[in-house]
Parts: sequence; structure tokens; C-alpha cells
Amino acid sequence: MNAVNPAFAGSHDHRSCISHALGAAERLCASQGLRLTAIRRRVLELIWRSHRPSGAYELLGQLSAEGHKPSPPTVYRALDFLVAHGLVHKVSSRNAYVGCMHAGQDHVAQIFICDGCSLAFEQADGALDRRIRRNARDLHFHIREQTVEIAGLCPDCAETGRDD
Amino acid sequence: MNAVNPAFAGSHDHRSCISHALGAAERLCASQGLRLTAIRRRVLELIWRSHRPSGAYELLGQLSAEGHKPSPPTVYRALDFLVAHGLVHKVSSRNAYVGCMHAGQDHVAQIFICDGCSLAFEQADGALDRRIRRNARDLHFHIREQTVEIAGLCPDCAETGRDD
DNA sequence: AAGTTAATGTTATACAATTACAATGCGCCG
DNA sequence: CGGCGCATTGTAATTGTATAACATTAACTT
Ligand SMILES: [Zn+2]
Ligand SMILES: [Zn+2]
Ligand SMILES: [Zn+2]
Ligand SMILES: [Zn+2]
Repeated sequence: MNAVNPAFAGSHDHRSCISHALGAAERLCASQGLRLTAIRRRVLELIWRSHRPSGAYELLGQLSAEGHKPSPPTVYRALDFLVAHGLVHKVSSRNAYVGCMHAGQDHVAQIFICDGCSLAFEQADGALDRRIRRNARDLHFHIREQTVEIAGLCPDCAETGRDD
Repeated sequence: MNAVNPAFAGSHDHRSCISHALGAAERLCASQGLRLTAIRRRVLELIWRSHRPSGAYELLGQLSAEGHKPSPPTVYRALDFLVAHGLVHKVSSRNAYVGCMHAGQDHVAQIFICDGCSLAFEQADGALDRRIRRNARDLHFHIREQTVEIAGLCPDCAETGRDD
């Protein structure tokens, strides 16, 4: 039934996604002595405007439109911070960044991305993670990071035949 | 025991990796009526010079050094061809390309990449693939492509403490 | 207040990928 | 053979993504 699946749910209360994410970020930073500075917070907010992964230069453009006019390194540093502390996931296959739905929860995420509508949805299948860790162990490989991204069509786009 | 693990094996007969890969490419193209043209073949050979994923501009540089002096589209077109027909895997998390060790074998690959020495090794765990497909089915998500990349330290680098 | 570190600003550049259009090569039909 | 159609390659320009290197500012420490 997948009760919790905001991104691919026909519609949902996205305002609550946002406040949840921002709240989690505040709490995580407070508890770990991290500084959620203005730009970092603003970038996080911009990323959470939707469940579509945002490109760095897209964020840069939005910030510019508000008068900040930052340069690439500024945005990339904010993104690095957010990714480093698990507030945002990088979607390597798209060179884009999406808000983490389980910030502070110590998980390994798998990300589904729709080719039709670009929505991304994060899953955290522990069994999948364990399987990968087991394979790594068999190879005597020490994992630092897993990148698991699944591209295809979400239920909506599959049904309506949209395919890019 | 992982008998077949060329990339992370202390050393191996890489000449046989190369001839195997090139042979497989020839056969696959012949059997499917594809044209393994000079550039395509040359790019494939360059990629197979090692088990380290190559960047497009790195390949471009090597081709230039031989006198070909191609431009980016030429290289990207060759890469597109090789990827499309399963001769090469794109490593999204590195924006690089590595030779496929199971060309023509219809598999879904997971790629281990060492942060220390950059060696990449491809695995094809069917159970992992099935688990991902099952998760997708539960979400009513129609998979087009999986990207599974595991970064960390290979046995050698873990032992010698190299970490970048 | 002075020293120290983290964060941001600035400029320039490196690296990755695509667009658009021209030229060439190659198989096929008449 | 000559002309057509299609795949491949060439070329020029541009766009997109990411980092290097160094200066400046802000925030915490003593
Ligand atoms: Zn939402
Ligand atoms: Zn997450
Ligand atoms: Zn080899
Ligand atoms: Zn493969």
C-alpha cells in the first residue's frame, strides 16, 4: 500500500513536507553543533520547493532572482554541506539535488526518478543495503557510499504514456 | 573466493581482458548488424587500457595525441554507441566510462569504484536486480535503467591506508 | 582585543555535454 | 553507372556542471 510515498502520490500536502524537512534540518544542526546559515537554509528551501531534483545552476538562478547573486562556489558549498550532513541527496545520474525525506535517520537511500515528470522519490530498503554490503564484504571492498538510482516512469506517467 | 575479479585482483593478465572485450565487441556487432567503426573501436580500446573509468575529455586527449584530433561530439557519439549496445558502462557518479566485462550477456551491473586507486569492478548480482525490480513494482514504477555504484576502498587500498 | 577557524566572496578556469549544420561514406534501387 | 537515402563523421559554437586559488568577512576562543 505504500502509505508514505509523497512524491508519487497523486497529490499531497507539500507544505508539510517542507516544514518537516526544515524542522528536521534545524534540529539536526542544533543537535550536532552545525550552522544552518542563511544561504544553506535558503538553498535547502529552494530544493524543497518540489520533489524534482534541482540543478546547481537552477538554484543559482533562483537565488539571483531574489537579489543574492551568488557565484557557483557559494551554491556548491551549500550543497556540499547539505549533502555531507544528509539533508539532501545528490542524484548523480542527473547532476541534481533532491531533499532527503529521512534527514537525521541514518539510512541508505535508493532514489526513483521519473523520466516523464522528473519527480524523485526516495526509498530506504535495508535489505537492499545489506545485500550490497554483503557483496562488498565478499569482495573485501570497504564501502564509503552507495549510489542507487532507478530511472523510469512513475505510475502517473506510465499510465498517461508520457515518456519524456 | 571470487575467482573472477580482474580489477581488484592483485594483478592479472590484462592483455586477455582487452582481447576478450574487443573480441566480444566484434562478435556482438557482427551478429547484430552494427558497425564497429574505426573511432568506436579506438575509443573502446582506449577505455580498455585499464580498469579505471575514463572521462570523455581524457579519451579526447588520448585520441588527439595520436593525431586524430576529434572534437567532443565525435567522442560522445562513440561513447553513446558503446553504451547503447552494452559494450561500456557509464559511471554516473564520476562522469566516466568503463568497459563492460559481460558484453552481450544481458545483465544489470553494479559497479564498485575505489576512491584510492580509481579501479572499478563490475558485478552482476541478479538477486539485487530482482529486489530492485520488486521494489519498483510495489511502487508501480516502470524501470528503464538502474544505476548502482558503490564507492569506497578496494582491498589493496584499504590495507595500505590510501584513501584518495 | 588578538588569534583562530569556519564561512563566504571573487575571479578564473577546468571539465562535461549538447546543438546545429555541413560534409562524407555507404548500401541500394533503378 | 548514377542518383537517392541513411548512417556516420566533421566542425564551430555554446551551454551546463564543477572546482581551484586566493581574498575577505564573520563567528567563536582565549
Ligand atoms: Zn511534498
Ligand atoms: Zn534520504
Ligand atoms: Zn584487466
Ligand atoms: Zn556490464
